[in-house]
Amino acid sequence: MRLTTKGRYAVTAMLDLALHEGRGPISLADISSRQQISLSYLEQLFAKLRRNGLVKSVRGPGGGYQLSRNKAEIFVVQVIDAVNESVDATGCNSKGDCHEGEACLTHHLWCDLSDQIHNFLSGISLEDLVARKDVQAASQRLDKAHFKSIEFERIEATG
Amino acid sequence: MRLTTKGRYAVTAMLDLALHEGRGPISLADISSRQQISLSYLEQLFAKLRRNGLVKSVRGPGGGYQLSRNKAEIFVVQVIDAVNESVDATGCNSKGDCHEGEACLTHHLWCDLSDQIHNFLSGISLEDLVARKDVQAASQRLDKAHFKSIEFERIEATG
DNA sequence: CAAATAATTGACTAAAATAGTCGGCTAATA
DNA sequence: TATTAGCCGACTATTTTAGTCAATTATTTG
Repeated sequence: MRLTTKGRYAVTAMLDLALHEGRGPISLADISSRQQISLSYLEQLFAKLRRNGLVKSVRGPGGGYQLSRNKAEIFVVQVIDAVNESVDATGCNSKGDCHEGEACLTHHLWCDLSDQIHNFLSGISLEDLVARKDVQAASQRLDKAHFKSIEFERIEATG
Repeated sequence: MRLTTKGRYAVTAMLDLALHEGRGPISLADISSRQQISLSYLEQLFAKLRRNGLVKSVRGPGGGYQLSRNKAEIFVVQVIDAVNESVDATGCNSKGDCHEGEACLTHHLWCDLSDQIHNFLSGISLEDLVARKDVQAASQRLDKAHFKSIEFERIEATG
């Protein structure tokens, strides 16, 4: 099992979509500037999220991504799975053939740990995250910074 | 955070020590043949386990490794930590400076997950593992196979 | 229609970590 | 003194991470 920036970026980006829902599609450029994630890397991640049916895309100007279903029905564990970061802590994908076709000494321990992590992350939806005080506070900070940078660009362009 | 064969090997090897306690030091060659872990790789792992005070070594013929304290006082989380596999799921080592010096959108989520995993793994001692039915069953299988391979070697050598 | 926007695709890359190997050395013991 | 077994450092192949870059396709707005 592993949890690196890949999975964290994916969850962060999905949460960004959930927070800005209802205002039409959100472009990756917006997410990139708000969450400080490389645009090209986001493209890679969203290809997987789309293939896994978690988001839908709209092309062309004003386009972007939207959640494919209600934010109460999208769980953190699904987002992490979608970008290939398995939550499985065993070395045999829970098959139990880790030691010459049979379970190794510690197989069940890793199964228990996997269950633990899976249960935790599958109990948290994007809606739950949106409702959290710490998320709302962080979101406000990020939106403010994002707005400033857009203003700056506008002024630069206008002269 | 990551949990790969490194951490799994370390816990498996420590559990092997716990299971064969009381019969003097256990050599890495024994653990290697029982648990099917490369001897050279075990040497690397035990260097770290020793530096972290989890095992003590005895050199020379009949030497090997022993647990440095009672198996009820050694917890899975300590073994994993010792071989540098952190159980921390955040990207900032729980410092909260993940986004321009402040907490990122998902910081608290990863903190909660870290706590979850840490609490689980710090609640399981080597003694707990030794007492498990599934561990005892697997251990018997491994010891039997190990004994066979030793017998085979003896017969080969004797002619 | 043209130009701009934004997703889509695929190939490539640097850096780090994993999962080892190999050889030589040191300490203890039978 | 020969053997055993831990100790140490250097080396390596493979995989993954965390991207970059260029080209293409679809959509929409002026």
